[in-house]
Amino acid sequence: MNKRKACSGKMNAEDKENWSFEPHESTLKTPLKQAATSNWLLAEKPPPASGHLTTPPKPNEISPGDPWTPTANLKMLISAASPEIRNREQEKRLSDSRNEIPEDHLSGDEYEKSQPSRKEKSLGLLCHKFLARYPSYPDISKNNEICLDEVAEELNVERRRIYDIMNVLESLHMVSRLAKNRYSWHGRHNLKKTLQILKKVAEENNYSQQVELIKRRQYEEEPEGDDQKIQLMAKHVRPNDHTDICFVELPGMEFRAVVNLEVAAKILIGEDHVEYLDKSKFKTKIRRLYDIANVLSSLELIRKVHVTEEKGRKPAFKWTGPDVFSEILAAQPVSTPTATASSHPAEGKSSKEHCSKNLFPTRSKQGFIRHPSLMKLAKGAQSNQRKIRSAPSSPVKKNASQIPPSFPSKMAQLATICKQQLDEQSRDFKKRKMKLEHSTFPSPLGLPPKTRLKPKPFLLPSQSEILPLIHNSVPPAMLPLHPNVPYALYLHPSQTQLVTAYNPSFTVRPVHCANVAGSKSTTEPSSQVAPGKIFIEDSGSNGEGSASCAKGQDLWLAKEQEGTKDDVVHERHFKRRRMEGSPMKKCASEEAVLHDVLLGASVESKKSRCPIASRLDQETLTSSAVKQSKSEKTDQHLEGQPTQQRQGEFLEPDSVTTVQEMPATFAIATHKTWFPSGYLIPLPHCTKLGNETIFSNKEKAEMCAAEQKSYSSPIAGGIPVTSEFTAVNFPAFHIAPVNLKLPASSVATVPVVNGTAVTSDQADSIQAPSASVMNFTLQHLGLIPANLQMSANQVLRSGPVCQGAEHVGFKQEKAKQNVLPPYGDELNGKSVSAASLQQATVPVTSSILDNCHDFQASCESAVVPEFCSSFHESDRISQATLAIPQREHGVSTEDKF
DNA sequence: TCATCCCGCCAGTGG
DNA sequence: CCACTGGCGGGATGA
Repeated sequence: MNKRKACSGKMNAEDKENWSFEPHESTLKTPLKQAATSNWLLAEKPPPASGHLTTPPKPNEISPGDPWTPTANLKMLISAASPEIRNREQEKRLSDSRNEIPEDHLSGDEYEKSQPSRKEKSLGLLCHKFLARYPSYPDISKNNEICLDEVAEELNVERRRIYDIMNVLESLHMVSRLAKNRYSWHGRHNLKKTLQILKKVAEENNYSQQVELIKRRQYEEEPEGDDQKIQLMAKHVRPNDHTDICFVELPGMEFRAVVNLEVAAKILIGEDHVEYLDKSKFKTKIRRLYDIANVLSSLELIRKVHVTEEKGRKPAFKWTGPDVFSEILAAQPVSTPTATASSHPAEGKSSKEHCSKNLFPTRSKQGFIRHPSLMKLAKGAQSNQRKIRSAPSSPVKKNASQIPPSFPSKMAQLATICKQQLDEQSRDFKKRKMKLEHSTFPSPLGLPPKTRLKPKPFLLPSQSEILPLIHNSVPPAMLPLHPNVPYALYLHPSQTQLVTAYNPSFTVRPVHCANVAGSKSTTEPSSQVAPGKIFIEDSGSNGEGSASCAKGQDLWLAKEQEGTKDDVVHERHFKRRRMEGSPMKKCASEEAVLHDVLLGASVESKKSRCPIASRLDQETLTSSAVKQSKSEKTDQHLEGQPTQQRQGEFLEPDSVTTVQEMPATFAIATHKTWFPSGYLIPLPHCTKLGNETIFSNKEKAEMCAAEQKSYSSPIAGGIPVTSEFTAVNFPAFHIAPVNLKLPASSVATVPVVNGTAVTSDQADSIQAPSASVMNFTLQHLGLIPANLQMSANQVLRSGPVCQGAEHVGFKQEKAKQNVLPPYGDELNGKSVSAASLQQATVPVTSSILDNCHDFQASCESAVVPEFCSSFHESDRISQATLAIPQREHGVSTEDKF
């Protein structure tokens, strides 16, 4: 059949089978399209009359010109599917015309030429043929059995190739294995749910973060100068098919739009070890990804695009499948393995389970082995999930309607507690506060003192207690964080001095707005919104790590003066930092920041065992936040509820800011306007995984030393982080590339337990309310679906539940209403269609069966997961294409199909 | 030259 | 035991 075969003379059973065109012994059992009587026309061949077995006609044997032959229909279908296939068909026709000559009469060369071209034998085309045989939505009551042998024979391919397709389809639950050599066809009945589940899995495994991380690293490794890099940052996909592809300019989305196979392979293998792996291994992985990608392309779940980069034109894939984001919220949480996307009776086991099984090397059978570094992430997620599952009475939140009624009361009680402390401590602060308010620092955003930062005295690290310091009228957004973990807080520049005044140990660093360039938002009413960010780090616990950050303030000041409007300044700032030879130079790179936006700090932070890394990530987050804030201004509310409006609902005249008073302190100073806030990031938490950093060895050593000093990383062999918070799968803490959207009046306080000394009671007292607040916060952060509630047990496995204040309930309600996550707002602001989001490209996976899940999941995760929450009407919205004017330069992308 | 991916070997699995 | 399954990598093909 092919050269190799012809030359080697090898011919195995399959070969013989393929060579044979003898009538099949059995009646064709393969279900053909049932939707309409004409469905079978789409199949490779019509259903044979019962009892009349016919030799499966070779495609070439059927006149290509007959519009009513199955082959012709298939060709029409395929041709309509894509230009490339059309081209293939054209080539095929040429081949067909050659094939009209009996092969027996062909010479050697002619025989060679008569053979179908490589393209004609591609897996993608084969998959098209295969899919054309079956209805997308078969009657599940019927016996939709697929016999691989028959299919292989009918399609004139080796059974091995059918396996390639079936494996992918099986992972999508489009088919299920009935028995050896037999599958059951389910069509797309379960596809959407499966995708949702896979998306969930992707989220759990932080694929999106990994993608971002790898991309970022790839980018950083490029030798281009700053200017070039900046230019590259503006690159984006511009598919030629503008009707269904929209580049989404969102924080972190710039480079997310297309994920190439290299990135996917690195994720699958584990980027850390890629360099150590045999290149052939990598190549193999890529090959598998091609296989999967071809099948998924045939399923129209992904689309191949080409992105022109500095290194040339690179292929990549973007998600073009159904929008599952709006429905992902209803998907079963991971903690419920019993949840299944399978609606088909044939699928007895949980899809989720199935996905998980294939995602994680738990099955006895040797499957695709996740790279150790990846396993860390995966196991971490698993562990968290396990804990959540194991939690007694872990309620499963499926939708907003199931929000535990106790939530408001919890919040209220917490708020009450906070209020009490606030009242007490505010007195002590009064003097200092007043002093600060009249300091050289201008009033934050020109707001009346009433609305300014209302800090509270920081407690010493030894003071292990909850410090829910919030204004009486404002529910706190509390994030349970590890006590021993240094936290990063992003504040408005005008608040930094205030903060540092409270605690000299805090390290304040400027965080430039990475996304300023190319994302000007001149119409922004609130230009004061985060022109720059100040990173406050508890140097007390990480003194070493702050050194490189000291330079920041002056820079920030400059930034503050120039505002966000000045891209040049931004770039200058960026360059300056780089030129300073800071150990953070890499992290500080503009692209790094951009890349981190959606990715969040998670992966990178995990890899980098130092606060600096986290800091950088936070910078990214801040950048994201800045961008986010900008987008908010132009929020066009896909949900019909303008962000501004929603925001306004949160605004309270007597907004007051509180300051977290903790060893690992952070607080969100607020002002009477919306601003990207609330990046409460437990730095050490990010260092649990990985050991690769972008820092020098010396820096690593220092950082590690600092880290161990402040806390112990389980991986480092130290005392495991005791906080139960870390047991919860909250990549949010790493990522948080979001605009917290806290009202100006809102305050983010973080209960911090003092290290291992925290007693269970203490923990409970902290965690219980925190769980509620965390839900709220996470929802705002877009890190969990707005309608998804994690119980205290789930989140914290704690007991006591706070009861109390009503305004918390209001907040929660708002949280529920504001299903639009930060990205959604960004989305709105950019008038981005859901479709474009969906089409943000995908990482591809390998190992056809197992890794198809990865692929799928990655595809899903390629888009900010929480985008989904923004598109309840995604199906409709996704069809709308809204042009995104910005970033039309730099990269040209063309669809392969 | 490189991206793409066909092809089939072969080891593991399971009836 | 043997067919099925699918991981894997050589190397052909096309741009």
